[in-house]
Amino acid sequence: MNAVVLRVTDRLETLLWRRSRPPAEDRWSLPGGFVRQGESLEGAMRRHLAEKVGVTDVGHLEQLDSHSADTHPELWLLDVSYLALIPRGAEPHLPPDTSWHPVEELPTVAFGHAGAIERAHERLRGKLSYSNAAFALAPPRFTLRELADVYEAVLGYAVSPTNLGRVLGRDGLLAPTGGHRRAGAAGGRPAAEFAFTRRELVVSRPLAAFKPPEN
Amino acid sequence: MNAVVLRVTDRLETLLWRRSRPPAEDRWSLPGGFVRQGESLEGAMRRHLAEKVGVTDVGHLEQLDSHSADTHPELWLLDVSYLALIPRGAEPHLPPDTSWHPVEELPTVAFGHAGAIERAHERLRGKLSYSNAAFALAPPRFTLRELADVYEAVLGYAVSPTNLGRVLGRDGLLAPTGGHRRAGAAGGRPAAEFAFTRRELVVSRPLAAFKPPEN
DNA sequence: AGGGTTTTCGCCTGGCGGGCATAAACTATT
DNA sequence: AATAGTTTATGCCCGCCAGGCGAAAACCCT
Repeated sequence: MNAVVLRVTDRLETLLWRRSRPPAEDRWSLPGGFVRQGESLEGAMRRHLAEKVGVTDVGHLEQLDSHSADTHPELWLLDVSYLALIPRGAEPHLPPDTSWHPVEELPTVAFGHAGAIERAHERLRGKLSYSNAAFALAPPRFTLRELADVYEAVLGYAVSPTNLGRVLGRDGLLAPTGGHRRAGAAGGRPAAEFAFTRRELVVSRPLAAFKPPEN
Repeated sequence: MNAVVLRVTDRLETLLWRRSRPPAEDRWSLPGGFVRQGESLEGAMRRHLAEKVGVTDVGHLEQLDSHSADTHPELWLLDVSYLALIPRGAEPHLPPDTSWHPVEELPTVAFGHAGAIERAHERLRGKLSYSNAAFALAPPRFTLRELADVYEAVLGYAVSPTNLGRVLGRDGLLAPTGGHRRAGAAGGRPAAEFAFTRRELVVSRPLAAFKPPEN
């Protein structure tokens, strides 16, 4: 099993480690490991993230897909991929062979894991559009501009903070905390602070074609 | 591995078989089996559907999730669940121990498979709202009324054929064939015949919050 | 020919996404 | 203290779309 671990700083980044053992020695790959007998899949994934790359603050963890893999030369086994979202501000102290890489300029990764990263990015883009998935990438409290920056890093195009706040606010997913930020060095009106109301995934528009009856 | 096989007649139905061997002998469960060494997961799923329950005309096949399972008393293994959609009109000839059951009145199923059926139904409901997933449940050609019946069977509430045709038509997912149906025994205006333009899954509204720039 | 039935077309309305201009609030400079 | 520059917030407006409703169209049966 392995995980596409994503976080947002200035760019969208994913966690890679350099393998120290065969197969694919000295090459980059997704962090992961094996499942122990009797262990649940999600439990095993959290164990690997904590033990091997020091990641304990996981905002959201979700299974991507499973497929038969031939990553090990003499072994046939099943490979389960996960998507893990790390909130901004959580700075895990990584082991020396592990580092963040912007998803737009990835090094060559082993085992065809580049495809898994691509699919994870695609899935995240979709989820941002119809859910509150950003709660797992944003810090606990933030301004609308900071939240829009998170969206822009994932989606790849400009997002209006005004509209973002209105849409998420109308769906009841976002609420002001009442606090304000001090203005930056360049001045400007202080920004209001916001926070997500729920920290689980909520699909905001289950209906696109037709609404269920009102009662 | 196992599959939640869904089709629509008057109701939404799923395929169950009565197990002839331990474990859970003589109880209902989802059809499935084991994966062979070197086999792809999707290939194995199609093989089981064809060989064991005679289902070859699969409109859409999609992985639901994997989890560690203790279905077999002395064995620890991984269980992969699939969702399979069968188009209306395809009438597979089932083996004697296999039959369709309306999802609203299921018998007791073994291995906790009732939860998998529930999750599959939920997922299908969502997909109908923001994709052309109905192409895998509807017959090749149909009237708007017949298509609305498919939606109603899955969603559980009334759907307007007029609005359905307008929405899917605007997204370019639906097109009239030019043909017409003869009126029913009770008379009425003959209905125009429609067909889906694409037979792969297309997500019709990737953006709910903000649209990408126009160029 | 006429009544009953089903589909189709057209109109209308409320709501929402999204752009834009203006106001508000702050910093730095003179 | 006044002004310029910068950033955020608010309000207004427009266009599009989902969805409801009524009227017309097209067919069956008596």
